[in-house]
Amino acid sequence: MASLKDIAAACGVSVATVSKSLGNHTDISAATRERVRKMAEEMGYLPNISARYLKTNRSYNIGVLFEDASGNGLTHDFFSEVLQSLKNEAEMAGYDVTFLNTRVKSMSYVERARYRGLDGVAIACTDWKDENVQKLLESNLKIVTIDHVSDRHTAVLSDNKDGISSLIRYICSMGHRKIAFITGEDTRVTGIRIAAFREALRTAGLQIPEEYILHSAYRDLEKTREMTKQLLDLPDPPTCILFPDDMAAFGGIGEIYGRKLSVPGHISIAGYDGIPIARLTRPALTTFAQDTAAMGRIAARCLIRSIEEPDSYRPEVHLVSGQLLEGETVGRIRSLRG
Amino acid sequence: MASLKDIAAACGVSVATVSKSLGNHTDISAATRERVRKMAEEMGYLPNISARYLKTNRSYNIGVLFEDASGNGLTHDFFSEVLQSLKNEAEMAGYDVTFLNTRVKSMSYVERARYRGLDGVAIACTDWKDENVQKLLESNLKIVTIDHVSDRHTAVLSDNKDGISSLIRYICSMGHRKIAFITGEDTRVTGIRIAAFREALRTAGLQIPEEYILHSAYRDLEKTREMTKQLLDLPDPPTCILFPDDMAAFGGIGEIYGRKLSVPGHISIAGYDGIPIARLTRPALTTFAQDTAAMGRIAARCLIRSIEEPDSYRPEVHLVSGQLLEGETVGRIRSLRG
DNA sequence: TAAAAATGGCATCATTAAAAGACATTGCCG
DNA sequence: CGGCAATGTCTTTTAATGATGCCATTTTTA
Repeated sequence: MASLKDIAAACGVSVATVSKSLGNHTDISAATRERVRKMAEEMGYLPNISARYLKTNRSYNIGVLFEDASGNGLTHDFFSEVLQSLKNEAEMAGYDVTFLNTRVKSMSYVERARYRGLDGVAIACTDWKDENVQKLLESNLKIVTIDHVSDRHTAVLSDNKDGISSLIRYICSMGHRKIAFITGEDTRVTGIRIAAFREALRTAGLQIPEEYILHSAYRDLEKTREMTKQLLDLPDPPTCILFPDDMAAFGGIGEIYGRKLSVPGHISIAGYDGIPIARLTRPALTTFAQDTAAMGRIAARCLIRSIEEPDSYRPEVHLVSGQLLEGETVGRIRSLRG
Repeated sequence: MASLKDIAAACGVSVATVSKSLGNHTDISAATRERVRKMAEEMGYLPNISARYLKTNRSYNIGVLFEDASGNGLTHDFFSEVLQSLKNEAEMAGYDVTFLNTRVKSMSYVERARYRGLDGVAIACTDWKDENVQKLLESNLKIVTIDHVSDRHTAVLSDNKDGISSLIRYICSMGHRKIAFITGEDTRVTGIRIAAFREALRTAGLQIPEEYILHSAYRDLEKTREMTKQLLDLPDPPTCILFPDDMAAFGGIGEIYGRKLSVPGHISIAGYDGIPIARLTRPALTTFAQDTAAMGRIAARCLIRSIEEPDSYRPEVHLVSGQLLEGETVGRIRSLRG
């Protein structure tokens, strides 16, 4: 409620002096500065960010686009952890976090971000092929992308190559030779994972038939269940299935249990992400945990740095390493050929 | 980028005329209004909310406090669904949603909300006894609380009494006579649930020993596991356990499986909330689903109504009804006494 | 007395609300 | 029927919101 004007009046100085006293300007005497600060404190002064924005064009507000194709995003175990971490980091730096409005159809994302005066936007978990998102990426807003690489912006993503190869190495070490991979929808990250899958198998000296690589979608239980069905119906089915993510794995598990098969007795499975719940269900899911806390933290820091040091900042690609979570869903099998 | 001033210059009219043309003022000729609107469209005009806020004290921005004691909130299956729905509803009404900053320790929640110029705040999933939260509730900000009743504000909560009694009725119908309840931490909602539990049992003509009611905390797997242990160690253990929520139930399940007991073979369990994952694990959890979509929607609508119609608006308590989800974790047992 | 330090005045950011002004149309009376 | 006031429609002027930063001014110090 109290404004600079009120404090100025109360202290008998000018508004400019108050502004400078509260900011860290050097051209104010220590005595005056202290007097003003004390009075501001006393009167419960809070800066008016809108007024400040008008002059400085800085809102100290960053936007987040967290919405997948199905209109969720928040209910997405993996990304919500990233968002939580991003939010904490941004807030500690004095920024507030606002959802980029996805429901006002008369404005594009770019327009909405400008309208709200966002200092920057973090994008994750969205339909990257959407024209609206594309235009956002092409705009000159400060942007950081999570789990997606674009040319002009800083990208934060987990080390998918290492993740997939760690899983494959582990699965092979358990004696599996027939490993299938149900992938997510066609994205750059998916491409990296498939390439890593092929390479890891090659390294292990395994030949995998093309029928062992099937395309589903992330977090799509139904579609993943369908693909699992296809795999199990093969004349020579795999002994282990890699799923797009932990959530989708539950779809596959449904199909497996539906056939009265057991995990890992009849078939082994592995997920990807390391969502907490997958550690709590029995058998505990074997998966590769992404370091969501680090991803959110790095994304926030980079975005803020690009906002506060626009001249010196250069976009980077951050590969965040994760960790294999050895659960109980990959069983040891005797190799047929020793 | 383009401001009213630019449009005014381009159209050869005054700034005020442009402002009124774009707003729905009646005292502008249709011709002028159209000309101005076309030009605004052409120039890609976007209102500057900060400037608007300065004049009108309306930010079209609402805050959300979604943070539990452990610093999470977003990763909370139940509340993240509520938030998702609240966000959708608010955004459709033209509002943006901003997290109430919980990390800048030099400002209280009230101060931060004022600083950010929030039109209102929705509170859920927080430590209601926290002094900071208390002050927020006592402030004259527009507030709606979710899953918590306070005197001066609109509250949106699920019909806990109906939820618990539905569960008990169902569990009794499956033949159970010895039903235990591990509760969440001591809150008004917990109180309602405990009362409902006692009443439902009384109605069913059952006497339950006090040792069957234990206090844990919501979403606390460890503590809930500990309580489950206590129940199983009783000389006369229950045949069915009601958990504080679905998440906590997994803690209990861990203890049960740890003893090589089966669900529902040896012991039956039920959760509360109806989080999606609980339907995907096997055996599927029997639980009571809260209508999170409705809760978020109602909360957003009420908050916005209280903002837009401050004079006619009166606080209300909304009881949102839920639905029993018959899973597989409550088994049928033969009653000992027929 | 000049230089240095401290403070104040004022324009500015984009918007809106209230009030005033410009202009045309209508009604009424002589 | 002409002229003047009244009414109504449309538009502009002015002021105000709160903070900042440049530049000018005043005060202090060397």
